[in-house]
Amino acid sequence: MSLHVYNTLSRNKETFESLKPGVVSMYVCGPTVYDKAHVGHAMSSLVFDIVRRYLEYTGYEVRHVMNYTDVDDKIIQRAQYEEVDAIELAERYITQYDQHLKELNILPATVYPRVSTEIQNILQVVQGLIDKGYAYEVDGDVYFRVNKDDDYGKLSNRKLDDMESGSRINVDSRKESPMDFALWKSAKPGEPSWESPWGEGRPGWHIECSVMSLEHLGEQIDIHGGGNDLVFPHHENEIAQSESYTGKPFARYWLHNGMMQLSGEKMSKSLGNLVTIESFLEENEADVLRMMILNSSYRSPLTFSDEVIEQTKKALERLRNGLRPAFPGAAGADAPVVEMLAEQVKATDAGFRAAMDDDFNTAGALGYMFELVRVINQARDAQATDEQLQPAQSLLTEFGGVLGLSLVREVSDQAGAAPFIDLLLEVRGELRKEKLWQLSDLVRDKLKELGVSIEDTKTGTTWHWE
RNA sequence: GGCGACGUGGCCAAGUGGUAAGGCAUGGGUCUGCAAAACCCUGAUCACGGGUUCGAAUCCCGUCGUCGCCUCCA
Repeated sequence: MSLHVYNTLSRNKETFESLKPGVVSMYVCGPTVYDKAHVGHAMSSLVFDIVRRYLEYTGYEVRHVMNYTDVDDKIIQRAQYEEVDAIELAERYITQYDQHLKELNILPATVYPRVSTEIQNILQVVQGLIDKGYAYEVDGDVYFRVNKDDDYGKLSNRKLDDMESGSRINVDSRKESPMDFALWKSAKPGEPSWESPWGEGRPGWHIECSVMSLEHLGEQIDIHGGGNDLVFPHHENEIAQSESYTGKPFARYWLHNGMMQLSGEKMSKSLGNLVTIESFLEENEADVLRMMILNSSYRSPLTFSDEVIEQTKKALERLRNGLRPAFPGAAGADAPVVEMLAEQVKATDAGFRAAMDDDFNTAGALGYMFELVRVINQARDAQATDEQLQPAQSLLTEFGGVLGLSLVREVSDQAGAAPFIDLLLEVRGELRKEKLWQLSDLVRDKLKELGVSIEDTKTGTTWHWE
Protein backbone atom coordinates (compact mmCIF):
# COMPACT_ATOMS: atom_id res chain seq x y z
CA MET A 1 0.00 0.00 0.00
CA SER A 2 1.24 3.39 -0.84
CA LEU A 3 -0.03 6.87 -0.31
CA HIS A 4 -3.00 7.92 -2.40
CA VAL A 5 -4.30 11.48 -2.45
CA TYR A 6 -7.40 13.03 -3.92
CA ASN A 7 -6.37 15.47 -6.62
CA THR A 8 -8.85 18.23 -7.38
CA LEU A 9 -7.31 18.53 -10.82
CA SER A 10 -8.32 15.03 -11.87
CA ARG A 11 -11.18 14.68 -9.38
CA ASN A 12 -9.74 11.30 -8.47
CA LYS A 13 -7.54 9.61 -5.94
CA GLU A 14 -4.07 9.18 -7.38
CA THR A 15 -0.94 7.39 -6.25
CA PHE A 16 1.34 9.94 -4.70
CA GLU A 17 4.76 10.25 -6.25
CA SER A 18 7.03 13.19 -5.60
CA LEU A 19 8.98 14.91 -8.35
CA LYS A 20 12.22 14.24 -6.55
CA PRO A 21 12.54 11.01 -4.59
CA GLY A 22 12.37 11.59 -0.88
CA VAL A 23 11.47 15.26 -1.08
CA VAL A 24 8.06 16.90 -1.22
CA SER A 25 7.47 20.53 -2.07
CA MET A 26 4.22 21.87 -0.68
CA TYR A 27 2.72 25.31 -1.07
CA VAL A 28 -0.29 26.25 1.04
CA CYS A 29 -2.27 29.46 0.68
CA GLY A 30 -2.25 31.36 3.94
CA PRO A 31 -4.62 34.02 5.19
CA THR A 32 -5.13 37.59 4.10
CA VAL A 33 -4.22 39.42 7.25
CA TYR A 34 -6.67 42.24 7.83
CA ASP A 35 -8.41 40.97 10.95
CA LYS A 36 -8.29 38.31 13.64
CA ALA A 37 -8.14 34.84 12.17
CA HIS A 38 -10.93 32.37 12.90
CA VAL A 39 -11.00 28.63 13.46
CA GLY A 40 -11.70 28.07 9.76
CA HIS A 41 -8.28 29.45 8.93
CA ALA A 42 -6.87 27.26 11.65
CA MET A 43 -8.55 24.27 10.06
CA SER A 44 -6.66 24.80 6.84
CA SER A 45 -3.35 25.18 8.63
CA LEU A 46 -4.07 22.11 10.74
CA VAL A 47 -5.10 19.97 7.78
CA PHE A 48 -1.89 20.64 5.94
CA ASP A 49 0.12 20.24 9.11
CA ILE A 50 -1.32 16.75 9.38
CA VAL A 51 -0.52 16.09 5.72
CA ARG A 52 3.00 17.26 6.31
CA ARG A 53 3.48 15.23 9.47
CA TYR A 54 2.34 12.08 7.75
CA LEU A 55 4.60 12.71 4.77
CA GLU A 56 7.50 13.19 7.13
CA TYR A 57 6.53 10.11 9.06
CA THR A 58 6.67 8.06 5.89
CA GLY A 59 10.17 9.32 5.25
CA TYR A 60 9.83 12.40 3.07
CA GLU A 61 11.61 15.64 3.65
CA VAL A 62 8.98 18.34 3.22
CA ARG A 63 9.69 21.80 1.92
CA HIS A 64 6.66 23.70 3.10
CA VAL A 65 5.78 27.25 2.11
CA MET A 66 2.87 29.22 3.49
CA ASN A 67 2.34 32.78 2.38
CA TYR A 68 0.81 35.79 4.06
CA THR A 69 -1.13 38.17 1.85
CA ASP A 70 -0.20 41.53 3.28
CA VAL A 71 -1.14 43.69 0.30
CA ASP A 72 -4.81 43.58 -0.56
CA ASP A 73 -7.95 45.69 -0.95
CA LYS A 74 -9.38 44.74 2.40
CA ILE A 75 -6.18 45.48 4.25
CA ILE A 76 -6.00 48.89 2.63
CA GLN A 77 -9.62 49.57 3.44
CA ARG A 78 -9.17 48.58 7.05
CA ALA A 79 -5.97 50.58 7.38
CA GLN A 80 -7.64 53.71 6.04
CA TYR A 81 -10.49 53.21 8.48
CA GLU A 82 -8.11 52.85 11.40
CA GLU A 83 -5.82 55.54 9.99
CA VAL A 84 -2.74 53.36 10.19
CA ASP A 85 -0.21 52.14 7.66
CA ALA A 86 -1.48 49.15 5.68
CA ILE A 87 1.71 47.14 5.89
CA GLU A 88 1.93 47.75 9.62
CA LEU A 89 -1.64 46.65 10.10
CA ALA A 90 -0.86 43.47 8.22
CA GLU A 91 2.27 42.98 10.28
CA ARG A 92 0.21 43.09 13.44
CA TYR A 93 -2.03 40.26 12.31
CA ILE A 94 0.87 38.25 10.93
CA THR A 95 2.48 38.31 14.36
CA GLN A 96 -0.77 37.17 15.86
CA TYR A 97 -1.23 34.34 13.37
CA ASP A 98 2.35 33.20 13.91
CA GLN A 99 1.52 32.92 17.58
CA HIS A 100 -1.63 30.91 16.82
CA LEU A 101 0.38 28.49 14.71
CA LYS A 102 2.64 27.84 17.67
CA GLU A 103 -0.24 27.46 20.08
CA LEU A 104 -1.91 25.01 17.72
CA ASN A 105 1.22 22.90 17.61
CA ILE A 106 1.62 23.41 13.88
CA LEU A 107 5.10 22.68 12.60
CA PRO A 108 6.79 25.81 11.29
CA ALA A 109 6.87 26.13 7.51
CA THR A 110 10.21 26.29 5.76
CA VAL A 111 9.41 29.82 4.55
CA TYR A 112 6.64 32.32 5.21
CA PRO A 113 6.89 34.74 2.31
CA ARG A 114 4.69 37.82 1.98
CA VAL A 115 3.70 40.01 -0.91
CA SER A 116 5.39 43.19 0.22
CA THR A 117 8.81 41.58 0.11
CA GLU A 118 8.35 39.80 -3.22
CA ILE A 119 7.54 42.78 -5.42
CA GLN A 120 10.66 42.54 -7.58
CA ASN A 121 9.95 38.91 -8.40
CA ILE A 122 6.35 39.73 -9.14
CA LEU A 123 7.35 42.50 -11.54
CA GLN A 124 9.62 40.12 -13.34
CA VAL A 125 6.92 37.52 -13.85
CA VAL A 126 4.30 40.06 -14.91
CA GLN A 127 6.71 41.47 -17.48
CA GLY A 128 7.48 37.95 -18.62
CA LEU A 129 3.80 37.23 -19.16
CA ILE A 130 3.45 40.41 -21.21
CA ASP A 131 6.47 39.46 -23.28
CA LYS A 132 4.98 36.07 -24.03
CA GLY A 133 1.68 37.58 -25.02
CA TYR A 134 -0.24 36.25 -22.04
CA ALA A 135 -0.85 39.65 -20.54
CA TYR A 136 -1.50 43.23 -21.62
CA GLU A 137 -1.39 46.65 -20.09
CA VAL A 138 -4.23 49.18 -20.03
CA ASP A 139 -3.89 52.54 -18.30
CA GLY A 140 -1.39 51.30 -15.73
CA ASP A 141 -3.26 48.04 -15.07
CA VAL A 142 -2.00 44.71 -16.33
CA TYR A 143 -4.45 41.91 -17.12
CA PHE A 144 -4.01 38.25 -17.85
CA ARG A 145 -5.39 37.27 -21.24
CA VAL A 146 -7.48 34.17 -20.48
CA ASN A 147 -8.30 33.49 -24.12
CA LYS A 148 -4.65 32.88 -24.82
CA ASP A 149 -4.61 30.07 -22.27
CA ASP A 150 -6.14 27.01 -23.91
CA ASP A 151 -6.84 24.99 -20.80
CA TYR A 152 -8.07 27.81 -18.60
CA GLY A 153 -10.74 26.35 -16.33
CA LYS A 154 -9.26 22.88 -16.03
CA LEU A 155 -9.02 22.91 -12.24
CA SER A 156 -12.49 24.21 -11.48
CA ASN A 157 -14.01 22.44 -14.46
CA ARG A 158 -15.45 25.54 -16.05
CA LYS A 159 -15.62 26.64 -19.62
CA LEU A 160 -14.89 30.21 -20.53
CA ASP A 161 -18.03 30.46 -22.62
CA ASP A 162 -20.26 29.42 -19.74
CA MET A 163 -18.57 31.78 -17.39
CA GLU A 164 -18.84 34.75 -19.66
CA SER A 165 -22.46 34.18 -20.52
CA GLY A 166 -23.34 33.54 -16.91
CA SER A 167 -21.31 36.45 -15.71
CA ARG A 168 -23.17 39.05 -13.71
CA ILE A 169 -20.19 41.23 -13.07
CA ASN A 170 -20.24 44.74 -14.42
CA VAL A 171 -17.77 44.34 -17.19
CA ASP A 172 -14.81 46.62 -17.42
CA SER A 173 -14.86 47.59 -21.06
CA ARG A 174 -11.13 48.12 -21.14
CA LYS A 175 -10.58 44.39 -20.67
CA GLU A 176 -10.42 42.19 -23.73
CA SER A 177 -12.49 39.52 -22.04
CA PRO A 178 -14.65 39.85 -18.95
CA MET A 179 -12.78 36.95 -17.41
CA ASP A 180 -9.36 38.56 -17.72
CA PHE A 181 -8.00 39.18 -14.23
CA ALA A 182 -5.58 41.74 -12.84
CA LEU A 183 -1.92 40.97 -12.41
CA TRP A 184 -1.05 44.54 -11.53
CA LYS A 185 -3.27 47.36 -10.39
CA SER A 186 -2.48 51.02 -10.69
CA ALA A 187 -2.40 52.69 -7.31
CA LYS A 188 -4.80 55.25 -6.00
CA PRO A 189 -3.42 58.00 -3.78
CA GLY A 190 -2.72 56.87 -0.24
CA GLU A 191 -2.45 53.20 -1.12
CA PRO A 192 0.74 51.22 -0.69
CA SER A 193 2.42 51.16 -4.08
CA TRP A 194 5.60 50.31 -5.88
CA GLU A 195 7.21 51.58 -9.04
CA SER A 196 6.76 49.50 -12.12
CA PRO A 197 7.15 49.75 -15.89
CA TRP A 198 3.41 50.54 -15.95
CA GLY A 199 3.53 53.22 -13.30
CA GLU A 200 2.95 53.22 -9.56
CA GLY A 201 0.89 50.24 -8.50
CA ARG A 202 0.54 47.00 -6.60
CA PRO A 203 0.15 43.34 -7.48
CA GLY A 204 -3.19 41.63 -8.00
CA TRP A 205 -4.13 38.87 -5.64
CA HIS A 206 -3.40 35.75 -7.67
CA ILE A 207 0.05 36.55 -8.97
CA GLU A 208 1.70 36.52 -5.55
CA CYS A 209 1.17 32.81 -4.99
CA SER A 210 2.47 31.88 -8.41
CA VAL A 211 5.57 33.97 -7.82
CA MET A 212 6.28 32.87 -4.26
CA SER A 213 5.88 29.26 -5.21
CA LEU A 214 8.21 29.72 -8.14
CA GLU A 215 10.71 31.62 -6.05
CA HIS A 216 10.82 29.33 -3.03
CA LEU A 217 9.99 25.92 -4.45
CA GLY A 218 10.78 26.10 -8.16
CA GLU A 219 8.83 25.88 -11.40
CA GLN A 220 7.11 22.64 -10.52
CA ILE A 221 5.85 21.58 -7.14
CA ASP A 222 4.30 18.47 -5.69
CA ILE A 223 1.42 19.70 -3.58
CA HIS A 224 -0.57 22.88 -3.68
CA GLY A 225 -3.06 23.24 -0.87
CA GLY A 226 -5.71 25.57 0.43
CA GLY A 227 -9.37 25.86 1.24
CA ASN A 228 -11.82 24.70 -1.41
CA ASP A 229 -13.20 28.20 -1.61
CA LEU A 230 -9.98 29.09 -3.40
CA VAL A 231 -10.40 26.66 -6.27
CA PHE A 232 -11.97 29.34 -8.38
CA PRO A 233 -10.77 31.84 -9.22
CA HIS A 234 -7.60 31.91 -7.15
CA HIS A 235 -6.05 28.54 -7.91
CA GLU A 236 -7.36 28.46 -11.44
CA ASN A 237 -5.59 31.73 -12.05
CA GLU A 238 -2.42 30.56 -10.39
CA ILE A 239 -2.29 27.66 -12.79
CA ALA A 240 -2.89 29.98 -15.74
CA GLN A 241 -0.11 32.34 -14.68
CA SER A 242 2.45 29.77 -13.65
CA GLU A 243 2.02 27.43 -16.58
CA SER A 244 1.91 30.23 -19.10
CA TYR A 245 5.08 31.68 -17.64
CA THR A 246 7.15 28.52 -17.31
CA GLY A 247 5.54 26.39 -20.00
CA LYS A 248 5.49 23.51 -17.53
CA PRO A 249 2.82 21.85 -15.42
CA PHE A 250 2.65 23.71 -12.13
CA ALA A 251 1.50 21.57 -9.19
CA ARG A 252 1.10 17.80 -9.45
CA TYR A 253 -1.48 17.44 -6.69
CA TRP A 254 -4.10 20.00 -5.73
CA LEU A 255 -5.45 19.34 -2.24
CA HIS A 256 -8.39 21.28 -0.86
CA ASN A 257 -9.85 21.23 2.60
CA GLY A 258 -13.58 21.61 3.26
CA MET A 259 -15.09 24.58 5.00
CA MET A 260 -15.78 24.91 8.69
CA GLN A 261 -19.54 25.18 9.14
CA LEU A 262 -21.09 27.27 11.86
CA SER A 263 -24.87 26.88 12.16
CA GLY A 264 -25.07 25.36 8.73
CA GLU A 265 -23.07 27.96 6.88
CA LYS A 266 -19.48 28.50 5.94
CA MET A 267 -17.65 30.34 8.64
CA SER A 268 -16.33 33.54 7.16
CA LYS A 269 -15.53 37.11 7.88
CA SER A 270 -17.95 38.45 5.33
CA LEU A 271 -20.85 36.46 6.76
CA GLY A 272 -19.82 37.44 10.25
CA ASN A 273 -20.49 33.99 11.69
CA LEU A 274 -17.17 33.15 13.14
CA VAL A 275 -15.25 32.04 16.19
CA THR A 276 -11.77 33.48 16.38
CA ILE A 277 -8.83 31.25 17.15
CA GLU A 278 -8.12 33.50 20.08
CA SER A 279 -11.51 33.01 21.70
CA PHE A 280 -11.52 29.30 20.98
CA LEU A 281 -8.18 28.87 22.72
CA GLU A 282 -9.38 30.85 25.71
CA GLU A 283 -11.98 28.17 26.34
CA ASN A 284 -10.29 25.05 24.99
CA GLU A 285 -6.94 23.47 24.58
CA ALA A 286 -5.45 23.35 21.10
CA ASP A 287 -5.74 19.60 20.72
CA VAL A 288 -9.52 19.83 20.85
CA LEU A 289 -9.60 21.71 17.56
CA ARG A 290 -7.11 19.32 16.01
CA MET A 291 -9.14 16.39 17.22
CA MET A 292 -12.32 17.81 15.67
CA ILE A 293 -10.57 17.97 12.35
CA LEU A 294 -9.09 14.51 12.70
CA ASN A 295 -12.47 13.03 13.40
CA SER A 296 -13.77 13.73 9.91
CA SER A 297 -12.60 13.87 6.34
CA TYR A 298 -10.47 16.91 5.63
CA ARG A 299 -12.27 17.42 2.31
CA SER A 300 -15.75 17.58 3.82
CA PRO A 301 -17.43 20.46 5.56
CA LEU A 302 -16.83 20.33 9.30
CA THR A 303 -19.65 20.84 11.78
CA PHE A 304 -18.59 23.29 14.42
CA SER A 305 -20.86 23.52 17.47
CA ASP A 306 -20.70 23.50 21.24
CA GLU A 307 -22.05 19.98 21.28
CA VAL A 308 -19.32 18.73 18.98
CA ILE A 309 -16.66 20.51 21.05
CA GLU A 310 -17.89 18.75 24.18
CA GLN A 311 -17.94 15.38 22.46
CA THR A 312 -14.46 15.95 21.17
CA LYS A 313 -13.06 16.84 24.58
CA LYS A 314 -14.31 13.55 25.97
CA ALA A 315 -12.95 11.59 23.05
CA LEU A 316 -9.56 13.19 23.56
CA GLU A 317 -9.70 12.34 27.23
CA ARG A 318 -10.43 8.73 26.41
CA LEU A 319 -7.46 8.56 24.11
CA ARG A 320 -5.24 9.93 26.84
CA ASN A 321 -6.63 7.53 29.42
CA GLY A 322 -5.19 4.76 27.31
CA LEU A 323 -1.78 5.93 28.46
CA ARG A 324 -2.42 5.71 32.17
CA PRO A 325 0.04 3.56 34.07
CA ALA A 326 -0.82 0.09 35.32
CA PHE A 327 -2.64 -0.33 38.61
CA PRO A 328 -0.33 0.07 41.58
CA GLY A 329 1.18 -3.29 42.38
CA ALA A 330 -0.41 -4.95 39.35
CA ALA A 331 0.16 -8.69 39.50
CA GLY A 332 0.73 -9.14 35.79
CA ALA A 333 -1.71 -10.26 33.10
CA ASP A 334 -2.05 -13.83 31.86
CA ALA A 335 -0.57 -14.91 28.57
CA PRO A 336 -3.83 -14.78 26.56
CA VAL A 337 -4.32 -11.17 27.58
CA VAL A 338 -0.79 -10.23 26.64
CA GLU A 339 -1.23 -12.00 23.35
CA MET A 340 -4.48 -10.22 22.63
CA LEU A 341 -2.74 -6.93 23.26
CA ALA A 342 0.09 -7.86 20.92
CA GLU A 343 -2.36 -8.74 18.19
CA GLN A 344 -4.19 -5.49 18.60
CA VAL A 345 -0.90 -3.63 18.31
CA LYS A 346 -0.30 -5.31 14.97
CA ALA A 347 -3.81 -4.58 13.76
CA THR A 348 -3.57 -0.97 14.84
CA ASP A 349 -0.21 -0.50 13.20
CA ALA A 350 -1.42 -1.83 9.86
CA GLY A 351 -4.85 -0.23 10.05
CA PHE A 352 -3.60 3.20 10.93
CA ARG A 353 -1.15 3.31 8.05
CA ALA A 354 -3.66 1.95 5.56
CA ALA A 355 -6.19 4.57 6.60
CA MET A 356 -3.68 7.41 6.37
CA ASP A 357 -2.42 6.14 3.03
CA ASP A 358 -5.95 6.42 1.74
CA ASP A 359 -6.02 10.18 1.26
CA PHE A 360 -5.29 10.91 4.91
CA ASN A 361 -8.33 9.15 6.31
CA THR A 362 -7.73 10.44 9.81
CA ALA A 363 -11.17 9.47 11.10
CA GLY A 364 -10.48 5.88 10.13
CA ALA A 365 -7.02 6.07 11.65
CA LEU A 366 -8.48 7.36 14.90
CA GLY A 367 -10.87 4.44 14.92
CA TYR A 368 -7.93 2.06 15.12
CA MET A 369 -6.40 4.09 17.92
CA PHE A 370 -9.60 3.91 19.93
CA GLU A 371 -9.79 0.18 19.47
CA LEU A 372 -6.27 -0.08 20.79
CA VAL A 373 -7.26 2.01 23.78
CA ARG A 374 -10.06 -0.38 24.57
CA VAL A 375 -7.75 -3.39 24.50
CA ILE A 376 -5.18 -1.55 26.60
CA ASN A 377 -7.87 -0.84 29.18
CA GLN A 378 -8.96 -4.44 29.14
CA ALA A 379 -5.41 -5.54 29.77
CA ARG A 380 -5.02 -2.97 32.49
CA ASP A 381 -8.15 -4.28 34.19
CA ALA A 382 -6.65 -7.75 33.89
CA GLN A 383 -3.68 -6.66 36.00
CA ALA A 384 -1.23 -5.96 33.18
CA THR A 385 2.00 -4.35 34.34
CA ASP A 386 3.55 -1.20 32.89
CA GLU A 387 6.00 -3.39 31.08
CA GLN A 388 3.22 -5.40 29.51
CA LEU A 389 1.32 -2.28 28.48
CA GLN A 390 4.38 -0.55 27.13
CA PRO A 391 4.39 -1.69 23.46
CA ALA A 392 0.75 -0.76 22.99
CA GLN A 393 1.05 2.52 24.78
CA SER A 394 4.14 3.58 22.90
CA LEU A 395 2.40 2.87 19.60
CA LEU A 396 -0.49 5.01 20.76
CA THR A 397 1.88 7.81 21.63
CA GLU A 398 3.68 7.44 18.33
CA PHE A 399 0.51 7.70 16.25
CA GLY A 400 -0.73 10.54 18.38
CA GLY A 401 2.48 12.30 17.44
CA VAL A 402 1.97 11.59 13.74
CA LEU A 403 -1.37 13.34 13.97
CA GLY A 404 0.12 16.15 16.03
CA LEU A 405 -1.71 15.31 19.25
CA SER A 406 0.14 15.50 22.53
CA LEU A 407 -1.46 12.63 24.36
CA VAL A 408 1.06 12.37 27.13
CA ARG A 409 -0.11 14.40 30.07
CA GLU A 410 2.34 17.08 30.92
CA VAL A 411 4.11 16.13 34.06
CA SER A 412 4.26 19.68 35.25
CA ASP A 413 4.92 18.78 38.86
CA GLN A 414 3.85 22.08 40.26
CA ALA A 415 6.43 23.16 42.79
CA GLY A 416 7.39 19.58 43.55
CA ALA A 417 3.96 18.75 44.86
CA ALA A 418 4.12 15.06 44.06
CA PRO A 419 5.59 13.82 47.38
CA PHE A 420 3.01 15.80 49.29
CA ILE A 421 0.18 14.43 47.23
CA ASP A 422 1.48 10.93 47.85
CA LEU A 423 1.59 11.73 51.54
CA LEU A 424 -1.98 13.02 51.49
CA LEU A 425 -3.15 9.90 49.76
CA GLU A 426 -1.37 7.75 52.30
CA VAL A 427 -3.19 9.52 55.09
CA ARG A 428 -6.42 9.23 53.14
CA GLY A 429 -5.77 5.54 52.87
CA GLU A 430 -5.68 5.33 56.65
CA LEU A 431 -8.90 7.31 56.90
CA ARG A 432 -10.54 4.88 54.53
CA LYS A 433 -9.40 1.94 56.61
CA GLU A 434 -11.16 3.57 59.53
CA LYS A 435 -14.18 4.11 57.26
CA LEU A 436 -14.02 7.84 57.83
CA TRP A 437 -15.65 8.44 54.47
CA GLN A 438 -16.49 12.07 54.95
CA LEU A 439 -12.88 12.98 55.62
CA SER A 440 -11.45 10.82 52.87
CA ASP A 441 -13.96 12.21 50.36
CA LEU A 442 -13.05 15.70 51.47
CA VAL A 443 -9.44 15.00 50.55
CA ARG A 444 -10.55 13.67 47.19
CA ASP A 445 -12.77 16.67 46.49
CA LYS A 446 -10.19 19.21 47.52
CA LEU A 447 -7.52 17.56 45.41
CA LYS A 448 -9.94 17.58 42.49
CA GLU A 449 -10.33 21.31 42.92
CA LEU A 450 -6.56 21.61 42.71
CA GLY A 451 -6.55 19.64 39.48
CA VAL A 452 -5.52 16.29 40.88
CA SER A 453 -7.69 13.40 39.83
CA ILE A 454 -7.49 10.22 41.88
CA GLU A 455 -8.47 6.67 41.17
CA ASP A 456 -9.08 4.06 43.86
CA THR A 457 -8.32 0.50 42.81
CA LYS A 458 -8.21 -2.83 44.58
CA THR A 459 -4.50 -2.60 44.99
CA GLY A 460 -4.13 1.05 45.84
CA THR A 461 -4.77 4.60 44.77
CA THR A 462 -3.24 6.43 41.82
CA TRP A 463 -3.49 10.03 40.78
CA HIS A 464 -2.69 12.34 37.89
CA TRP A 465 -2.86 15.99 37.04
CA GLU A 466 -5.86 16.87 34.93
C1' G B 1 -28.84 29.87 -14.52
C1' G B 2 -23.68 27.12 -14.76
C1' C B 3 -20.01 23.88 -12.16
C1' G B 4 -19.15 20.73 -7.92
C1' A B 5 -19.94 18.20 -3.25
C1' C B 6 -22.95 16.04 0.25
C1' G B 7 -27.53 13.54 2.70
C1' U B 8 -25.16 6.78 7.24
C1' G B 9 -28.37 5.17 14.56
C1' G B 10 -30.16 11.02 19.35
C1' C B 11 -25.26 13.89 17.98
C1' C B 12 -20.21 13.76 15.37
C1' A B 13 -18.57 10.38 11.73
C1' A B 14 -15.56 6.07 8.78
C1' G B 15 -16.87 2.83 4.96
C1' U B 16 -17.72 3.59 -2.35
C1' G B 17 -20.11 -3.70 -5.08
C1' G B 18 -20.44 -8.92 -0.81
C1' U B 19 -24.90 -8.50 4.34
C1' A B 20 -22.84 -1.24 8.39
C1' A B 21 -15.50 1.15 12.04
C1' G B 22 -14.94 4.49 15.90
C1' G B 23 -16.22 8.57 19.42
C1' C B 24 -20.07 11.11 22.37
C1' A B 25 -24.87 10.48 24.53
C1' U B 26 -28.93 6.78 26.33
C1' G B 27 -30.53 2.27 28.98
C1' G B 28 -28.97 -2.23 31.78
C1' G B 29 -24.96 -4.74 34.33
C1' U B 30 -19.78 -5.47 36.74
C1' C B 31 -16.20 -3.10 39.93
C1' U B 32 -16.40 0.68 44.23
C1' G B 33 -17.99 2.48 51.06
C1' C B 34 -19.56 6.31 47.54
C1' A B 35 -17.47 8.59 43.28
C1' A B 36 -14.46 8.97 38.97
C1' A B 37 -12.26 6.01 35.43
C1' A B 38 -12.64 1.33 33.26
C1' C B 39 -14.98 -3.22 31.49
C1' C B 40 -19.43 -6.05 29.47
C1' C B 41 -24.21 -5.73 27.06
C1' U B 42 -27.64 -2.32 24.38
C1' G B 43 -29.64 0.60 19.09
C1' A B 44 -29.21 2.22 12.28
C1' U B 45 -30.13 -1.36 6.13
C1' C B 46 -27.48 3.84 5.06
C1' A B 47 -32.88 11.03 2.25
C1' C B 48 -36.84 9.09 -1.12
C1' G B 49 -38.41 6.51 -5.89
C1' G B 50 -36.87 3.51 -9.90
C1' G B 51 -32.95 0.68 -12.51
C1' U B 52 -28.28 -2.48 -13.28
C1' U B 53 -26.35 -6.94 -10.64
C1' C B 54 -26.36 -13.50 -8.01
C1' G B 55 -25.56 -9.39 -4.59
C1' A B 56 -25.59 -1.96 -3.55
C1' A B 57 -25.09 2.52 1.65
C1' U B 58 -21.42 1.76 -2.26
C1' C B 59 -22.85 1.92 -9.83
C1' C B 60 -26.86 4.48 -13.19
C1' C B 61 -31.44 7.69 -13.70
C1' G B 62 -35.01 10.80 -11.31
C1' U B 63 -37.05 13.56 -7.00
C1' C B 64 -36.41 16.25 -2.51
C1' G B 65 -33.04 18.66 0.83
C1' U B 66 -28.35 20.88 2.43
C1' C B 67 -23.71 23.14 1.33
C1' G B 68 -19.64 25.35 -1.62
C1' C B 69 -17.87 28.13 -5.96
C1' C B 70 -19.33 31.37 -10.09
C1' U B 71 -17.64 38.66 -6.29
C1' C B 72 -13.11 39.25 -1.34
C1' C B 73 -12.63 34.58 1.43
C1' A B 74 -8.72 28.82 4.55
